[in-house]
Amino acid sequence: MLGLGTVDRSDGRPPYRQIAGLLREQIALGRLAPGEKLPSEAELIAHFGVARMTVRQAVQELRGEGLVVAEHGKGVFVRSAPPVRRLASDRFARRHREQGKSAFLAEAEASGHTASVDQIRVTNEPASAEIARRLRLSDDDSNVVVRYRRYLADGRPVEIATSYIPAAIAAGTGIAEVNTGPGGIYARIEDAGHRLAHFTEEISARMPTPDERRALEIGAGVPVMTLLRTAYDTNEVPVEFCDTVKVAHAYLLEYDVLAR
Amino acid sequence: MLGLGTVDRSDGRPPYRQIAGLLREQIALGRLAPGEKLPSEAELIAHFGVARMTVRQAVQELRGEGLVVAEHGKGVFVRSAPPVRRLASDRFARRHREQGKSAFLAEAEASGHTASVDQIRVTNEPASAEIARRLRLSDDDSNVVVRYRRYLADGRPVEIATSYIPAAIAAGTGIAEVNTGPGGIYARIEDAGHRLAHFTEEISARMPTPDERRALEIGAGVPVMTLLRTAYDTNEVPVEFCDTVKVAHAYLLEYDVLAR
DNA sequence: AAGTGGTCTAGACCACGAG
DNA sequence: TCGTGGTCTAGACCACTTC
Repeated sequence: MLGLGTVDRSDGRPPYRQIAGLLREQIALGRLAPGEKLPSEAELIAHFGVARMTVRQAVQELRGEGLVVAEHGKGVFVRSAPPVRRLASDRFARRHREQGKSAFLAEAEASGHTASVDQIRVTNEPASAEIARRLRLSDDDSNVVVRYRRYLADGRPVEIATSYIPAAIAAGTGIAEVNTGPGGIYARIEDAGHRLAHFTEEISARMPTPDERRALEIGAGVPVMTLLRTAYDTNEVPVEFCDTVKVAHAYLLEYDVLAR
Repeated sequence: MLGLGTVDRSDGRPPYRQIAGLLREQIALGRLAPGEKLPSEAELIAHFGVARMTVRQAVQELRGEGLVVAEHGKGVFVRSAPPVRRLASDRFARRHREQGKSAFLAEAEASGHTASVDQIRVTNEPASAEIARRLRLSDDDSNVVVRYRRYLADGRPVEIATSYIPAAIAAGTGIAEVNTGPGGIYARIEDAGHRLAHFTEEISARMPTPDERRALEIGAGVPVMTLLRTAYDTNEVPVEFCDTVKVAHAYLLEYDVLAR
């Protein structure tokens, strides 16, 4: 009926691992296609003759691997892999801004995916010690415009980002508006007279926090990459600090380094 | 006694999340130091007055985040972070080689850690399709020298790396020897008349394979970063391809990008 | 033997989504 | 309302580690 096997009590592996393995196999073979719904817990309990916690533990393992996503009240569904986004090191090249595109949209267009941004939140607040350090803000003027947003590729969350711009630079530029206008915040920063010279980027990876898991709609076992970027103008003044968290398997970051 | 708080049944968050949050807080504050043992399940049950599955679910969340490691029969321990290694984008600068140091040792010295290399294995074999593509090898001369090694910082494995050098370039240079001599393989490649011009690096992150877990001595919930590097000489000829797998939390990669 | 985490059972009530 | 997954309880037996 379900086409799944059965648990073998004499097998060395515990039943929940066997069940997880059987489901994983169905997914790998494509018999459970991306987007398709797994058998419900009740069906799995009946099919395998085990307790509810046992099938839940099996499904938990697949969720941890990011293979499936549970939707409360609806069911558990096979995850479709998001398209891999290649981020070239020239993605902030001025020519993209001059065409009125933000870096994210320019990159998405180049790779043939649909891109969108949502959950934009903009606030104006005092900088934390870390942010003040990154932006070299003095104590008497440490206000920053904070821009949070979430990026989606083909409708799936792939990145959350928080930008911090010194309030003095953002003043009267539209940076504090939800819609920053053509070219994005970097275009507005240049409008304000700060010509961008270079960026430093710090990359690492880790497991997501529960909040990040929710925002990125990933399981507990799916790692994220963190990319911290600081933008400098031609006077070596930091004009923006951006903290991004990306779904690791959705990104390939490319850099070119001179041997000098 | 335990210094932990209590669960608030009227709080919106479920008890297991509250317990996870309290433990996470203790770890963040350093009151539960790296390597230290968490209260046992029995203690947590008594302290919070909940069922065993509830405390297990809390601990499960911390395990998923890689904050703690469970050891069967012993307890659950706060994971001790290995020293973070900052890799600056100038780490292959010629000046390091001219001082007779390999990139890894130069970087380790700069950050004040002890560094070592082991498990060096060198072979000479036909390139796979992927390697041949990366090194632009023709079918009639696709032999490569393959150098595998493992890097340790302060005695802990942090990276495994496999380099592929076209056999034609490696011939008679010492690249095929276990000990490549001062400056490492890049110095030998330059000795062979290929002056290095630049490198491209592709970075992503994922969960480790079982083999990688063994080599890096990490648990199943610890992510790795992958860095694929191709070295080019001044004629834009690829002279080396290097596939590295790093313990994610042990590395911070730094790049500088021009706004151009 | 005692303490630890790993797995399992058989129930219960709740929150969410769709009809 | 009904089916779904989310959380919780109160037990049980097992495997591993330490003494």
